[in-house]
Amino acid sequence: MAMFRVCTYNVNSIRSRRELLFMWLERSQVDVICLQETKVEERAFPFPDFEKIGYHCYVKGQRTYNGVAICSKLPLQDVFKDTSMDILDKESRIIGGRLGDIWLINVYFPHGDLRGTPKFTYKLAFYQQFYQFLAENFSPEDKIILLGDMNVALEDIDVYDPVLLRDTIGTMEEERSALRKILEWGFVDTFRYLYPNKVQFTWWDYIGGAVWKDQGMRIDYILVTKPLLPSVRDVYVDMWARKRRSPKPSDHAPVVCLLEL
Amino acid sequence: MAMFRVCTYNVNSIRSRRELLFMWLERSQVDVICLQETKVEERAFPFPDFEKIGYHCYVKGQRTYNGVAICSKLPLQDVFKDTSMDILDKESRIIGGRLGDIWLINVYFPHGDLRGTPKFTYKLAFYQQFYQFLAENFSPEDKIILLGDMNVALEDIDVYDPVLLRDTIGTMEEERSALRKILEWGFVDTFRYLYPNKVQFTWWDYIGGAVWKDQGMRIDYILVTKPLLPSVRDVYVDMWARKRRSPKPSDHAPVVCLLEL
DNA sequence: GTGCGTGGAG
DNA sequence: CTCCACGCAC
Repeated sequence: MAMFRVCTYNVNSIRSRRELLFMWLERSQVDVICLQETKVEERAFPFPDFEKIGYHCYVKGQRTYNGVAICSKLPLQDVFKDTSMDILDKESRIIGGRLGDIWLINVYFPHGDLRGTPKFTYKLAFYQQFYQFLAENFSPEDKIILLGDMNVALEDIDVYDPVLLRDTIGTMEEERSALRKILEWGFVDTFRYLYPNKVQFTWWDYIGGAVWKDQGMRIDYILVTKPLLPSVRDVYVDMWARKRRSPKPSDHAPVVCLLEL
Repeated sequence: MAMFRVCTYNVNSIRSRRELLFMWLERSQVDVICLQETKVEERAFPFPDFEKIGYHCYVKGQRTYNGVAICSKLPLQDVFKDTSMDILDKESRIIGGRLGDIWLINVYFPHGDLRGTPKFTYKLAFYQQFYQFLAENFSPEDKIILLGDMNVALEDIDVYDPVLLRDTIGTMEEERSALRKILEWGFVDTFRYLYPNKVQFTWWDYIGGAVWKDQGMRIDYILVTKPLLPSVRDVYVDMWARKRRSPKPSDHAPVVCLLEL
């Protein structure tokens, strides 16, 4: 029996977040960190910094946009960076691997821009194809941790002002049902499972200092299949980096899940 | 009798140099600092930061390029930002004022790009018109401190490799004679006057880490008219900021002159 | 508001 | 190499 900390963090560029990220890693002592929006090609990823503090890194990079990575104290097996599905593989948004009998799948779902735009269509198609990817390659009986920036706030409680934000990106019914379909396949939203009524966001717009008014959304998730649910001890959003003024933080905060394995 | 420190500093953007500049000001305790390449319009100049530590600021700003300022512990009189001469007033390159019976003239002379280009023509025309401005408005009997980035290395001793740099910008004969003409009007190059054989640069290219090999040029000057020469106690280039790696320094170092008045 | 890439300036 | 402006993404 060992405590295991797994984390999802949209860093909004790993180059500009390097210093703060490593300060945070020293504090947080997570065993696995799943990064989104690293915004670098693999050759520019700071492997040495991670290796120096004992992480093995698996990186699917891309310049300017997107980019995901898994950094783990224990090496992963069966790492995959491609799904052989056109929409999922179009950009660097998915990376996965196995840690013993547990699958980790780190996904940066598309933002979607505005309803009716090609990006919105792409977001919904991405969700649909991701469902297909799950169904074809995994079983709800597998131990899977699916985590990342889903770019959807599942319920009204997951946004700071559901009336103001009605029908804006991340809160629309077709987005919510796309994410709900993933959950219905066999995942549990660990945070909402443990804290049914807690208002806690993971992202706050840079504009207008939204974080100081706690005007945010919960769009970053750690989902687990049912076989893993008994192991979940806690889930929390770590505000330490997000509430700093310098070095400038990401607009997201990391979400950390404690499992007893 | 009081010691008086006057300084010229091409900061290469006051916005990106703010933190380092104020660290330096605290150390250096200069009475007057003349800035070049502030690269901000007057409304974006950090007046409050200077006022907090007791400086009165006089600013001729411009967005993106150029921009000069004089910040002084004692208020200036007869501040001028225009010369009514077309070439001199085309960009924000000159600001002046009077401190008792001493005139301060802070100039950012044009860089000149390459011989034969319009910018090179502009540089020579600027020098020529500046000479005219001096002749028409001042006398060599006045107490004048003319300081700034002259973008000319007067002699071979003022560049790290005169052979390599022969006929490159800042070392060409027509540029040197343009600056020499200013001196001949009635100025003394305080640094060379006190240190006839000293090799000391004020600017080092960012490229190739030139500062670490001391591959630079002396292009920033503090010139004084003869009536002020007996007051000059020392002149030195302060490398403190330039040799730091962070916050990133300007490619120039400040030149400081001590006068006993 | 804060990233990144580009292109001009030095 | 490091500034700035611009345009785009989020």
